[in-house]
Amino acid sequence: MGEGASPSTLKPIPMPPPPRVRFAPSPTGYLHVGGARTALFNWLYARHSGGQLVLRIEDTDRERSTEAHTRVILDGLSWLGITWDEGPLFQGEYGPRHQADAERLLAEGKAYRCFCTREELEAQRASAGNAGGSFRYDRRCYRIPAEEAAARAAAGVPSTIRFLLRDEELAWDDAVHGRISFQGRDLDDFVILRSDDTAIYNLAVVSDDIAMRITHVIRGDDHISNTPKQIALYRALGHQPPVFAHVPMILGPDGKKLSKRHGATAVGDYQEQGILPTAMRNFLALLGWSPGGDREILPEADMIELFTLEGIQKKAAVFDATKLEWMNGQYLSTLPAQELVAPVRRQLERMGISADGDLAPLIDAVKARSRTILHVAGQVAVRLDPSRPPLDPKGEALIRKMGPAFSTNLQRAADALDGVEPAGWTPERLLDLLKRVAEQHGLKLGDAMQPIRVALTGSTVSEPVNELLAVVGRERSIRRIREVAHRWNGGGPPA
RNA sequence: GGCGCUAUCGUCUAGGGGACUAGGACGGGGCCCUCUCAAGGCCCAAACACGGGUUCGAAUCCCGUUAGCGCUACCA
Repeated sequence: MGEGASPSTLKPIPMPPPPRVRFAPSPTGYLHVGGARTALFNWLYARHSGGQLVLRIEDTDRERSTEAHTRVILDGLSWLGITWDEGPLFQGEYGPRHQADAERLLAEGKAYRCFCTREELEAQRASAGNAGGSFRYDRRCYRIPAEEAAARAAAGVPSTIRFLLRDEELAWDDAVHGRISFQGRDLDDFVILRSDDTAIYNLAVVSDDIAMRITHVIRGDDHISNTPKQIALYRALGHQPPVFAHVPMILGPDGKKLSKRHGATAVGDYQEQGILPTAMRNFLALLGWSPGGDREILPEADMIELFTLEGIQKKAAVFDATKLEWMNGQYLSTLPAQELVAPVRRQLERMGISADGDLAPLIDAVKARSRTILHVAGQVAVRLDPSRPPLDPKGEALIRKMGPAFSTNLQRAADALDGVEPAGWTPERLLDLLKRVAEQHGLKLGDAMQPIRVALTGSTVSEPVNELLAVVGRERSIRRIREVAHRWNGGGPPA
């Protein structure tokens, strides 16, 4: 600090309190990628700004909420590496506060009792709503004198509490959309407390966000139309609304909201499919958010450092599973094989294969050519037991194309391989040997190599053949090569 | 129907009045490398929804149209 400013003359810079954000899923289903991304954005914002993330389970829909779903959601978040600073808190435990807030609004004349039954409401809707659905509650119960309403309630007549919505501008500066404005007259007096004294979503959320001192509400776009109601509630309750940031939806390939009929939509599905959590997180982060440049692969630290709410896209994004797989492949190829051993072993076990040896060299041999852990495990399984793979169409084509040479060349290779000492079974020595075999018999290198590849993998695609041999091992390789040579002796086309 | 949101290659996006002959990535096509494939490198095709303004100048600002989506419950 220069320019003669002495510390004593400096006004203390008011430090804004660290942000508090929350992720508030309702445990009525699995953790969907949309929810996961909302959670991710909240997490990134909290980490970026030195704030805190509160996890709140909105389980007030008793009918549909289950503990199993809560478990799945928590597991999904953990899998993605999303950690929270408080919670999980359960909204269902705050019923008394919700009710107290509703009654306070009632006492202050900012809400009123409504004795209309569901059936009556239905009838009103049917007659007023000219088939369209432009129904707005006509406030008939607001006209009931307070004493009478209280008496009826005391007598046990069921009633809800409705919020008295004033006709005023309900607007806010959305962190992603800019200014959004609604008019009170376009909304109606919504119910805040059910006849069983439990809160309706909008009240519960506002009541909880106030109590938990949430400063930034980062949530899905589909909540934009709830926001004016919530702002009205904040005002009525005497609190400053938080900053709202509405993130766009995630669509399926057909441009419709992503749903089960698009296939995998739960993060658990991708876990199943062998996607790495880091890749999933990276992909999700870039779906609807951009750091501003050309970056694609973003390590966690960079993601956190670069994240801003302003960088969030306004437009909905289509979930592109192909790009996810590409990204997974990127992570796969840079990840040390050692870190893949556990997930690959798990997958092998699911396939009914018990592998006791060191899997790392096998994983190293195949991971560059794989896009998911499932692919890796499949290829490892083939190398563990070369008699396993069925012939693929390309392998079959090669056999047909080479005719009798296929078997002959295999035989020659096997004979030469037989002479290799176990200690000499290394990629380098094997390459030398194969080259010599080809030379001796006047073969192109490929004509010596490809049959081996097909014999050991059933396919024309693999790591370099010498490495393949090394990884499969001496005994297994030779036995399999002889088997296959014998099988195709005579060179007939595959049946 | 009402209210609201959105609109750049097929997809994810960069872009915030001149740097745009609109950049990158996935996917597609081609070439190189090579025993095959993948990776990698190089190259190609591919977009500012439409119409009006504002401005010397608009992908960028304003208005309208169209289209898509969201909400419109005693669900969340």
